[in-house]
Parts: sequence; structure tokens; C-alpha cells
Amino acid sequence: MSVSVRDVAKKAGVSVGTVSNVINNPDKVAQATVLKVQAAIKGLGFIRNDAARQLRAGKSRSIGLVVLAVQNPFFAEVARGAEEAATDHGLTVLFANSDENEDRERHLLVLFEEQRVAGLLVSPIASDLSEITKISDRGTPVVLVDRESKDKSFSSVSVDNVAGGFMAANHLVEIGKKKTMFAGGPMSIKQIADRLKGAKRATQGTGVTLEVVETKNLTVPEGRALAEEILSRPKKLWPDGIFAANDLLAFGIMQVLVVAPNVSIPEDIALVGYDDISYSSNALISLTSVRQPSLTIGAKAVELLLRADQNINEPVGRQVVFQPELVVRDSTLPKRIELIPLDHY
Amino acid sequence: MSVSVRDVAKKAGVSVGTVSNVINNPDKVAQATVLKVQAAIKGLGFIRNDAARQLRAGKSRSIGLVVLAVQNPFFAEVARGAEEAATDHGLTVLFANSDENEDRERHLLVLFEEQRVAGLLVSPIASDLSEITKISDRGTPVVLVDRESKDKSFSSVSVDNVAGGFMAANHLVEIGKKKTMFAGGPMSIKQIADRLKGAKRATQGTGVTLEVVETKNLTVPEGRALAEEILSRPKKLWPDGIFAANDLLAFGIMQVLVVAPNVSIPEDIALVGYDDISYSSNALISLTSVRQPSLTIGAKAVELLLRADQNINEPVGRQVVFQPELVVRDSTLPKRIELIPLDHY
DNA sequence: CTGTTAGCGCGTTCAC
DNA sequence: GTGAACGCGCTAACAG
Repeated sequence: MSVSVRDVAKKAGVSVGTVSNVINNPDKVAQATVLKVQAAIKGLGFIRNDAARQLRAGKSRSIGLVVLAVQNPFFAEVARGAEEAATDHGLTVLFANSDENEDRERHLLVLFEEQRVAGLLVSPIASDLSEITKISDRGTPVVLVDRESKDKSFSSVSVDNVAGGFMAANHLVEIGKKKTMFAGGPMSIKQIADRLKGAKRATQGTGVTLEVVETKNLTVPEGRALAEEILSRPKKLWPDGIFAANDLLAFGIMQVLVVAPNVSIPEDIALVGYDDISYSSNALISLTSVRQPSLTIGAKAVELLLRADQNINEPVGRQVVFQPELVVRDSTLPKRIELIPLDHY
Repeated sequence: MSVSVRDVAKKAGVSVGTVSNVINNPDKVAQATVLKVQAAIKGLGFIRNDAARQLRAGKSRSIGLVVLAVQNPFFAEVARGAEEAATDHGLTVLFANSDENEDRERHLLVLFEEQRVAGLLVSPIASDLSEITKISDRGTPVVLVDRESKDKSFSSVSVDNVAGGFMAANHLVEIGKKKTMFAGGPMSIKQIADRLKGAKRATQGTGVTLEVVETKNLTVPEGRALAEEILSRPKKLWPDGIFAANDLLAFGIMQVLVVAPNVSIPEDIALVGYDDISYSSNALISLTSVRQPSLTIGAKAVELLLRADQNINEPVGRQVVFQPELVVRDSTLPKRIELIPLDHY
């Protein structure tokens, strides 16, 4: 089979203990011996067996990340952030996709627990956290991502969607819009409902109206259908500012409005999206959007994980809630300093 | 620490061997004993230690996938395909991101090799495959993804970019276009150069001209700039069909053409993209594009991996080259049966 | 059918 | 600064 420390020891003419020390505590070994052993390692192509190492250590140096969908740009960035933070601590992040499937999620959690990962970052599907509670009780630190833990039994990192909704709608108010619209749905998704709540708060008592349109989903075609419905109304019933609950929806709306002969963005209708996915800055009319600090979320989650690890006796988790940020672009404010477009793909 | 088979054995009043058999060979154990042991496992919250299991087995049940960028929709789908195929064989896929960074790639490969993964799927950055050759020589099966192995020493799964380029350009010829344009770059990327080669082959000898514009990159802004350059020409110098080397570039072109007052798509200018990313079907004018069978690529890669595993003595790898597929939409053919839009995000 | 036991490859004692 | 021996948790082989 593959070469082991014993083979290396034999070739270098030393004992296995010395080989181990060369790898893990080079300071404790004479320089000449170190070189001899390293040469043997290279020559034999020795790769240490992590299973054996873990078995001895009792823990691995990887952390598991279970997300709903890797293709979602938000989670992709969270993963990136987590990866960077983990690397700083000598850890590696292993991704897995739950695909919004509870069985898959369960399976992956077991898998990671069997691997005795140093910690688990989870954006859970189910509202029922009992499985995850058990894992945590058994000693694997868990941090919830993009979701708060009601009973504070876990640490969590999330974003304030009410604040994000407020920012978006408030921006429309500030640029002088009077008849605004919130578009998004389904309202059963807590994040969406929160964004609406924020929007209502921003318009309340300002004399600005807020028409609420609940959509079936948050896709481009849905946005396009909505925009067509709006254009079919008499012009006096048009909103003058639309807050779409995510960027895809906003793109759909924009596509239709851009080619309509008698509408201009943002003069007639201003448009705000949510998520700030990379396409936002690349749209024909660059889209004002609410940006979630996804990289930071990932990094913070890792940090909480490590903290939990050191300080197991901490009775309750820390709930970190980030504030989103409004990124103003042409769809609400035409005259501005040109930003350098992001080169994503 | 965590509960072990010994604890379970004690609680169930049996020996560790029996516990192991209950987990791995339930048929060999009396029904009553099985139930007793399972109850103990549940009661104690026993989770088997995979490190120990692997140490014994010599191999893990996961396969490693190293891609250039998870956020790239193409790789995201390859990953999905690999995941599904792996699941069918009781394996799990662990992703990691090389981020187009050679050091990171090297690091990840070592990590996976230390884990003694059952196999490795890699879309390598460097043209130098010597590192990967070493890994393969040491016994970990490797399959190259989206890249052919020149010397046939590995198995690989890739897509025929020449054929894809041919399809795209040939489609423009078939719908009666006479002055076509290829846009894309840099040509140092082999995939792009191949697409151009195919496009040339399709136009050659047909009387249709092919103007080649090498772009700096494949982004939306680059496409927009190109479209503006075209519009600034006298109309007689406009191309009547454009083949963009990827969808993002095509979107940029489309955005500008759509709002230009004196151009209509596809009558004046038809547009073909490449990759068929999910946004393609959602564009204002849905985009004709060349689709790579990304799911299938991932699945096939896993299959080759398993085959290599069984049949180590096979001297050379199998090179599987898939043919892409042209998906015709409104940007080249306005009147067609309406397709149901994809609901991605 | 069940119990006992020997390693898998490594890191970590301790003696030297 | 070095080497020999033990054990992490599990599985497989064999003995009962």
C-alpha cells in the first residue's frame, strides 16, 4: 500500500518517533536529521494519513459547511468568507449541498459528525432544530448561518432584513418618490416578510404610499409579468418607485420597463433590488440594491465557531446580526460618479 | 469524550464485535440482538468515528472535487452531476475551491490525498500536470474535468468546443445571415480558441463572412462596449449575426442593442451565446446559446473514477469528449413554441 | 450466532 | 536529541 512513517524511518535510518517530530516539531530535532528525513519523505512520496492523525488527535482540522444551494451567489460568498477565515486558523472548509432537502441535510450532518469535524456551519432548512441540538450536545460546535436561534442555544450569524427593507424603501422616500410599491413573495419566507416590515416602517407617516404586491416567487419572469401588469394600468396608477425583494425580480421588472417607450428609469419609476448579486452592477441600468455582507458573515461564523470551541461552558450562543448596506446605482440615481464594474463570472 | 462501540456494547450487554456486526452486517446477527444494540446506539447517541473506520479500511468513502470556481454556473452543475452519481454508489462528494490559484490547488490536493479520498476530480489550473501525475502514481485515481490529458495518462471528461463553435456559427448561416462576427477572448484560453476554430469552419466556403473581434475578457461590460462600437459604425458595416464566446458577453451586447432605436433582434442582428447559464432563458429576449451537458460531465467523471479504481492495471485513461447542444431561442428565431422558463436562484 | 483479539498509521509519552 | 512501546476506535478473522 502507501508508504508510512515506518518506511520513511527505515530509509532515513532513524526511528518513527523522530520522523514524527520532524513533521510536527522540527525544532526538537537536529538540523542534519531533519534534512535527512525530509529527503526520505520526498524520495518516497510519503503523504501522511489523516485518518490516523485524526484518530489520535480526536478531532479533524476541517469544518463542515452545509448550505441550501451553492449556486446561490449569497451562499457562495458566505463560503468564501468562511474559507478565508478558516485558512487563517489552519483549518479547511468542506462544502456540501443540502439542496433544500431535509433528508440530504440529515445525511450530511451525520457524515460530518462521523468525520468529527472541528465545527459545523449550517443554514438549516427545517424549523425543527432538534437534530442539530443533539449534535451540539454531543460536543460538535454548531453555528447557524442566515438564521437566528430562537432559544439562543446556538450561536448564529444573520442579517437584519427589517433594516434592509427599511433602507430600500427609505431611499425611495428620500429621492422624492410618493407612490411606492413593494414586490416580493411568498410571505411565508421570513426574510421576505421582514423586508416588507422594514419597508412599511420607512413609509409610515411620511405621506408616501406603499402598494404591496405579493409574488409567487422571486424570479425574472415573475418580475417581467409584474412590470407588464403595471404598464397596462393608466399611467396615474403607476408607482413611481419599486422595491423588489430580490435582484432577479428587479431585473425582470427592469427588462420590461427599459424597452417600454414611455417610461424612463429612474425618473418615472425608480427601482431597488435586494442581494446585490454580481449581475446587479452589470445590468443595462445598474441596479440600486441592498447588499448583505456575505463574506463577513462567513468569516464571523467561523470565528464564533472557534470561540465556542475554546469556551464550551458558555451557556448560550452569541447572536450576531449584521446590518445590510444600500448600494446606490443608476436605477434610482442617474447622475453619480462612475463605479468600476465588477468582473465576476 | 464521545461514546464508542465499547460503551454501546456494555450498555447492550454484548461484545464489541457484535456491535460492529449490527452496524455493518446486520444479517449475521439475531434479530433480538440487533434491536437491543440499536436501542443502545440511539440511547447513547453513538456516532461512529469515521477516522477509525477509514484507518482500518485504508480508504474513505468520499471523493474530492477541486474546481476553479464554485460560483461559475458551469462548475456548480458539474458538481451537482458528480454528487448525484456518487450518491448512487454510496459515496459523498466534498468540494473545494482552487480559486484559480495554483498554491491553493496544490494545498487542496495534498489535503485530499491525506484524507485518502476514493478519488479525485480536478479541473487543473496549471498546464503542468506533474503534481497530479504523482498523486495518480501513488494510487489515488484522478479524472480530469473540462480538460483533456495530452499524453492520455489520465482519464478525462471534456466538451468539444470546436463542435460548439461550429454549431453556433452554422446556425447563423442557416438562418440566412451573411455578415457574421465572432466576439471573445483572450485567445490564450484554449476553450475560446477552439470555439473560434469551429466558427471559422462553419463559415468557410459558404460565402458568409466572419469578422473576428478579440475581446479582453468575457464580461457584460466588455460586451456592452463592443455593441456600442458596432452601433457607431455606418449601418452597412454592421454584422447581421454575432456569436459571442460566452453568455455574459452576449448579454452585454444584447442590453445595448435592445434599447438602440434602429436595431431589432434577431431581424437586424441575431445573437448566439455560449454556456447556456440559467439567466439565458430569462433575458428580455431569450438567448440562443450552446449548452454543455454539465450534469452529465460530472456524472461521467465519477463513473470513470470508479472504473479506474476497479481496473488499476488499465494502462491509459479514457478520454470522454461530449458534444454540446445548440438551444435555439428568440435572439435568433423569434417565432417558436414558448418554452417554460427555468426557475433558478 | 456471539465473544475475543490483533492490528490499521500515527503521535506521544517516557526512558535512554 | 533520539528511540521503543502504547493506544486512539474500529473492523475482520477466528475461536467458541
